Amino acid sequence: MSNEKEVTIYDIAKKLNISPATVSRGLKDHPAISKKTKKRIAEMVDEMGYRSNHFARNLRQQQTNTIGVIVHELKSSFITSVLTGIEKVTTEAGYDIIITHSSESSIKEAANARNLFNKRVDGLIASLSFDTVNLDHYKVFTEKGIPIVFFDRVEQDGSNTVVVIDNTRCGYIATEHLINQGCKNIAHVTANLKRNVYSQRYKGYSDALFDNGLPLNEDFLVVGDLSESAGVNAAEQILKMNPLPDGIFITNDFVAAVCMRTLKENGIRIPEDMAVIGFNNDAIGKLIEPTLTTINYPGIEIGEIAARNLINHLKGLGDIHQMNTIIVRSGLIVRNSSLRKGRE
Amino acid sequence: MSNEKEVTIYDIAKKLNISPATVSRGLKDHPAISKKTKKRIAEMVDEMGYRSNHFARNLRQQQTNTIGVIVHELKSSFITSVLTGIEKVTTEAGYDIIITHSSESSIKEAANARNLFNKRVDGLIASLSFDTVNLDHYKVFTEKGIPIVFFDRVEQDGSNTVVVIDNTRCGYIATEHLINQGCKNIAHVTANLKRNVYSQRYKGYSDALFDNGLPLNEDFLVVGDLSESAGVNAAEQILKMNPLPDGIFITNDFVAAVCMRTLKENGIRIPEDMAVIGFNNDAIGKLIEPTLTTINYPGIEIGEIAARNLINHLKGLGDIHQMNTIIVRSGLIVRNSSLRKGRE
DNA sequence: TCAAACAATGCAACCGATTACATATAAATT
DNA sequence: AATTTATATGTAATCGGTTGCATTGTTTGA
Repeated sequence: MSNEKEVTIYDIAKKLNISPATVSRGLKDHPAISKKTKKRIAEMVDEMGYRSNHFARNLRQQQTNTIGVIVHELKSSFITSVLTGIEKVTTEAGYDIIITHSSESSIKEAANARNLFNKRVDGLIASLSFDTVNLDHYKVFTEKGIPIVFFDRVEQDGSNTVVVIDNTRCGYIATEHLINQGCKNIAHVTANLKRNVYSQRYKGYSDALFDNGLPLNEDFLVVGDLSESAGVNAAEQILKMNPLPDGIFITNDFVAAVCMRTLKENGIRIPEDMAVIGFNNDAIGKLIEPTLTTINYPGIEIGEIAARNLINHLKGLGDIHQMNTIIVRSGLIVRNSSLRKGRE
Repeated sequence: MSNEKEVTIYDIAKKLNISPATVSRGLKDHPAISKKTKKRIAEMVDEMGYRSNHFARNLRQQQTNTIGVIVHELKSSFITSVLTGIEKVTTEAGYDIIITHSSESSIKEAANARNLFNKRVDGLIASLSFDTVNLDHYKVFTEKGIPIVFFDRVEQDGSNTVVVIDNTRCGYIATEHLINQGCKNIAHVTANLKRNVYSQRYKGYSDALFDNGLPLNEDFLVVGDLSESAGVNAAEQILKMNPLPDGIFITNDFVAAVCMRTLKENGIRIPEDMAVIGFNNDAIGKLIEPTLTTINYPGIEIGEIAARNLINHLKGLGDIHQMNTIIVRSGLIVRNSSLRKGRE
């Protein structure tokens, strides 16, 4: 392990016979420093292999230029899209991100929040895990004036800034699409209804049924997590339903894919016997058979918007407290898993 | 934005009428501090809402307790598995990670490396992008004695510690499996052959052909990136081959899925007309039709092993310089896309 | 020619935790 | 009782940039 000492601005100052203050200013292109001196500094920096010490700077400036990100899961193409969007905007703006994931556990989520708080992130972007009901672990941030933007899984009590899609409307158009395809008995496979996204989609689903004169049948509701086995279970439950559904609205593409596989194994033809619509527009939807009708959930945009608003707020170019809810465009993507009558 | 000042150890010291040094020691459970004093400190910490300042500590201690991670892409279930493994080990050991991705661009990779270097990560875990040939951007790390562990996509010149699978062997058993299923004309769809993983798999492929008395036909080789369109292109090229292949070894499950879809659209029956084997064991393989035979590439383990070795090295519990190459177990997973004769 | 205005740079305190070294008690030893 | 040893705490320098406030030198204006 070679251990040459790190070069500091003091070393550069000494070599150049100027003060460290001048070096510091020169390095950040301060107007009071002459062009000539700046050039000499820049050259010496190269020559000596100087690198700035973030810790000294952060310590002095009391800000970290870092944004914390809390997601419920990494293994989701929606989430990685969001992260891509966040990353794009933050790096352009010169911010770093620290990504944490809570594996759908409210306890881990709280630990992550605590951790990011202690790391003194300048801002936070978060999506709640399944079972997070109280948001106490975010209080410390708001108390210290550290801005938070929630996305996707959020708590819409009006006190937070959230970036979401109109889940109720999406649930509605998904269900309506199945109705338009002639479905009369529509099952709904979803996750914990305490979570906003799922309760809202459920509301859209029931509204659409109501508006079209169809009864809301509690037996048609299947609640699970979003695992592979949840998909298998859902299919098994559906096969036991009476009457057998002729349409299924599933709140997640991966689960929809698993569910469809199990249904097909049991002799169900899709879409003839059952029309299926998923949610998220994962890559998987175009690869399975039949291709999956779904709701487009634009992850990259959501990430970009969340990050952009947060950073603008941090830079004083906007105030997220004025914005309660940002709704991103989303919509239906029709493929073969639901098509019984041709395109609408 | 509320702006109560941050509590420091000086504030705690003053309240308790002791010195900051004692507080600092008490906080880290230093043996010289009495139990009584430690308790008083702990209570005051709670009462005043103190949180330690990482920057002051890092500045003083000259180490960050942070590990940098460079991956070529986030949108890959293999990579997210690796990240999961890394995260598990690092958080247990009290290290933070900073994840960067280079979108398969050697230039972005170099920028990320530079960035992590400036952030003074204590160690680095990296997988190279497609077109990275020279590793100069990692030199600064080795010069400063900062340890690096490479995984998956690596440069095996013997000077670096790498965590990999035996790609040559995997390419061999994949090809051999197709041969055992009766395939005589086996195409190979892969990516940039300059990258170790692909060149080694190709070598395994050609070795298996040779050992089984089959000719190596250059026309059967398709090189692309790993995008959706690459999968479509590959299928189109395959359809134009003469003779038509009866087996395809594809170096990535997602590409295999896309490719199979396109082949099926063109009337090819799988596995009857063409047997297909992928690589990685992505979730997608169990959902498409037919289910995809593949090579298991244990991402989580790879991440865990890479992280564990790096951290042990940092803690002085091992020396990665003694270990050149760590090979992780991998193997064949037979599903329907290749099964023409029943299980071997 | 002298003062005012400006340009370029230096001085020194500061951010908050760590730690080598010194010091003050208390306990143990001779 | 005097000396050694252990225990508990304090002092002050240090890590490396940043920045308000001087200071010096130079140019402009009357």
